[in-house]
Amino acid sequence: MQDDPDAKFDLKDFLPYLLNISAEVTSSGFADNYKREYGMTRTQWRVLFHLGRYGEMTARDICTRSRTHKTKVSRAVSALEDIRFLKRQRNLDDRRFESLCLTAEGHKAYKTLCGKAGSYDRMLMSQFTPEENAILRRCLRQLANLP
Amino acid sequence: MQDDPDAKFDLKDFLPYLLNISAEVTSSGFADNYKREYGMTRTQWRVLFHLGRYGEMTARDICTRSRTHKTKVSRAVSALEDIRFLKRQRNLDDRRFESLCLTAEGHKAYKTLCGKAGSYDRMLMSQFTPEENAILRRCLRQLANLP
DNA sequence: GGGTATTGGTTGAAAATGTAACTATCAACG
DNA sequence: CGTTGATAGTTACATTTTCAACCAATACCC
Repeated sequence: MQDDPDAKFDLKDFLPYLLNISAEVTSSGFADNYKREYGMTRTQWRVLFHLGRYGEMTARDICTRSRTHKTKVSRAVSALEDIRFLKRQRNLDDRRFESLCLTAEGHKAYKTLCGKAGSYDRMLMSQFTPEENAILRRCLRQLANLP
Repeated sequence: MQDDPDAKFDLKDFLPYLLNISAEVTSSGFADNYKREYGMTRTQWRVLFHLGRYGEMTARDICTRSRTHKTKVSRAVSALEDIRFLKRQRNLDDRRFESLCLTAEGHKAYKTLCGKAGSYDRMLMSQFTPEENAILRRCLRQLANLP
């Protein structure tokens, strides 16, 4: 193992790489919470938390907002429906849409996980200064093209 | 869609979530480069660039350094071997190990991709100030437990 | 030396994801 | 109307990833 002397830039600082690894490390650290208790996948958790956070919305809204592919969302929605965490309802004006919303059961799970997510996030944040946290989040939001 | 008033913290700022999305967006933006031209997957590209960057190392070294699971690395190594981008050699002192190193072919691909990665990274960086970039990378490295 | 534990690496089956094609509904324009 | 084109969502199939069990080589320890 030696260094590559004529590297123009250092691949170990390659942003997509750093993002992937830190995403992987932090996400899997939290995943136990929803995996063990509810058997949910990451995508299912993502859908759950969007519905919990923003209330009734369509699958497409979730796709747009979370930059997740529609097939992933579609399957996650079915799975959450199977375990009765959400209900769908066809929009009668435009029958292509269906609004999704959490059941009482689903909302309860959301609330529980929300608490855990809060403390997990605070734990992660605690290693940085408020300025660093602000910059970090701002940069990430911009990289992801999020509002 | 409405806001959840009594949320203790806002899930749309949840760090693992932001990390995942920005990782996904930036990575898939770059993936075309190795996918279209070499048919490599993200894990294969990761292995290639570790070997290119650090020279000869074992699969386990790559696992540790890149926080990637050994089965993923194992399969990526086989795939790269199949297309003759790397060669393995059993360590004779401890025959469990095998050192991996790039072939000339593999190194050429590494060099090419390295150039593209460089400009892609500079493009990403260009939207932030040097201070922001420094903080961003430092935070990410720390979150990922990287040296 | 001989059993047991550990480590590097592989493999098979199950789960998740990506890709593309598909259905159904609506909009737009002649 | 009716054809064409978009849009919301699903499905089928291929590729990846995950998880657990596995092999082979070494370390540990009596």
